[in-house]
Amino acid sequence: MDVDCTCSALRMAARRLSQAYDAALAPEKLSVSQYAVLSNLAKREGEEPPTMGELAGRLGLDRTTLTHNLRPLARDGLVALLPDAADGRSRRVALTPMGLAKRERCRPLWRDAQDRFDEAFGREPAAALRESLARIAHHKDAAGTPARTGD
Amino acid sequence: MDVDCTCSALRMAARRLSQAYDAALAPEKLSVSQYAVLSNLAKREGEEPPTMGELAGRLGLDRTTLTHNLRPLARDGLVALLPDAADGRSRRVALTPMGLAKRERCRPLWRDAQDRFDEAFGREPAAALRESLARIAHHKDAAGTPARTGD
DNA sequence: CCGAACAATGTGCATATACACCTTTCTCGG
DNA sequence: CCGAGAAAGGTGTATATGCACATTGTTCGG
Repeated sequence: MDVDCTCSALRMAARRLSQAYDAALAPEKLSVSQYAVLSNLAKREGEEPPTMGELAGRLGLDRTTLTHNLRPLARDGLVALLPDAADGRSRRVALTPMGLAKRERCRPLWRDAQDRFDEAFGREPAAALRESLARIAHHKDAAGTPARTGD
Repeated sequence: MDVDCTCSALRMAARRLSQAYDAALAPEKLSVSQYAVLSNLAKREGEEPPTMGELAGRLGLDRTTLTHNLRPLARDGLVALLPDAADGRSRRVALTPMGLAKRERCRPLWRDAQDRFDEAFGREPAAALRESLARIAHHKDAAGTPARTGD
């Protein structure tokens, strides 16, 4: 199972770890992907809710992916899509009371998974890993975006 | 965009990097996920083709995910699902000549993406990162598989 | 004020991912 | 040789992901 492709290795690790976190969150029937959305919103409770585009940017998700991902959350009443008073095009994504409560119930479950990982992987290496991952995620031109330059 | 969840950070980085690799492979209309399959098979040309389960294991994929992922590849004639002579339940996944040729055409495109990443991220850090990712992928009990232990 | 460019979002499609459940086939004790 | 249990896969369903394209609303020059 030796992979020389960094991207494939990254995807493989993401699959594995996601299964672990998903298992931890299973009692609340929430995926780690969904937890990330609720958590991101919860951390800014009190501020004005973000627009779709803003939230997508925060989550490092394609804008349209976020649209799709919000569907089950909205259906279950965990988030609400509110119209923006100033701009008819924008929609603001707000955490509902149910969504906030859900996140609170999930937080300790997430914490368990995170702690188990840190323990198994080592706290220092884990912190370093997060640094590396952040660098990759934030890299503007991630090794290939020639887009519209002489096309 | 500060993420304290290691899993979410991993997923985010995987999304970003996948887009870069996918862009590099776009001329051949192959995703990095599909490239990983063809490449894994190509590296063992000459050996007996793996069964579904074996290949899934090598790729760190769920067995059923592999079934789904092979569909477009088989449809396009890049891989063939052959019956196993000794065991009627098993199916062996073989690279077709077209599949092998496709992989050869994609290899330099993949190499470009890989080189660009190594350059931007640093060769040493990149190698260290792959080590870390391999550890996560190979970890048997990835922070949460209590399964059937007093359940 | 109008219309053209632009900006924010949604939709349709295809692939990626995995769980629960089902079918087929093999193995083996009796 | 038979039937129970195990082993290998496939299917159905649901979410995740992003591209191409369509829609709607805003801005601004004239």
